Amino acid sequence: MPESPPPRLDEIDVRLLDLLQQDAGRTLHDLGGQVGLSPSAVQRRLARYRRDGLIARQVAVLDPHRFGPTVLAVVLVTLARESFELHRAFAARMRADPQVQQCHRVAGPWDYVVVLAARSMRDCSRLGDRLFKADDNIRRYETLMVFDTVKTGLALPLPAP
Amino acid sequence: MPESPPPRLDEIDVRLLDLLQQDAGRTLHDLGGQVGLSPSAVQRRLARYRRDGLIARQVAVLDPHRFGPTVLAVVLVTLARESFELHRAFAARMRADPQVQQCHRVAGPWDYVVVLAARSMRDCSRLGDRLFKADDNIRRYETLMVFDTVKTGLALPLPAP
DNA sequence: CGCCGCGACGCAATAATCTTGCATGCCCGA
DNA sequence: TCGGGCATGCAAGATTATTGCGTCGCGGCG
Repeated sequence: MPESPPPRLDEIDVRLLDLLQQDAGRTLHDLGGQVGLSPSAVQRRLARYRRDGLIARQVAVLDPHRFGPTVLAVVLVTLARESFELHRAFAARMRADPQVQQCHRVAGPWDYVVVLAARSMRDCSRLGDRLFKADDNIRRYETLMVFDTVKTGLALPLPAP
Repeated sequence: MPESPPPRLDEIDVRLLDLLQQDAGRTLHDLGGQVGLSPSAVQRRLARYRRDGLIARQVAVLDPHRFGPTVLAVVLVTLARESFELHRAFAARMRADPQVQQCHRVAGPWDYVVVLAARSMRDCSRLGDRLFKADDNIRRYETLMVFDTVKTGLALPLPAP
């Protein structure tokens, strides 16, 4: 797997990427105004970011509370056995389920941290049953119901140039 | 606070919103092709989503691995005292720090689940010190270093229409 | 010291996309 | 059956994105 080196980023690149992490809906004209470049110069930089894979994708973030009740939960999971194949199967199931927002394999006694989105407490409970209780390779899981989301996002802190 | 009722969504709305959650960079023409509408009809629906606040924002998601080493951590936090004011102060600090990706207040023995993004293990350690050790209202915190991100995103499962 | 060659830029022309006015068709209630 | 409200498609117009071209600044090298 050819791991290309991190491309050089000047200060303008960092500012542009930060702006795009906050709001990717701006026009090239706006972005240019913020960083002091012409729209076409901005456009060429953006094309480079996409070509180099710096920008993985561009998504719309929905407001959970506008879709009726929504409950989130953070689930800590420990598998019963550690085989490579069982990990793969678990990961595949997490990836496949649209109610799984995030899934990270972590160090320590817990193997995975999973973030779930459900329509109701009952839905959440059934989801947990389906994802974790039905899997006989799961030793234990603990569900931390989310009362309140203080902050959410996927923004990365960028290295200073 | 006027909590407006969830707007009616037909099947086309759900399909559009799902498409936008996956990739908000498509043209109205493309989206229309996927759902069988003209670009202008799609545009009017999108305008409605934005007006109703269904779409909170539109962001670029960067690929962490293209920016040199990046380490993520999930931190479980319990405050020492429960005063409303102390919770507010903690939440404000989480919101203000760009290295805090997500912060949820949860039920159970832990008060918060926090997701951190850092440039190195050392950076992560210092970040933890700064955010949690320096705060004398934090009783205890536990850091779960992320080995591998199986899935990430903020997509909501939409209710069937 | 001077001469390229590369890369990034701004400007302007072109292409693509978004936005909006308007007329039509559908559904529902009177 | 007759409107009224609403969503649609189409097409014109406005905005935005893309690209060709000439210029500039910065090394590397003769």
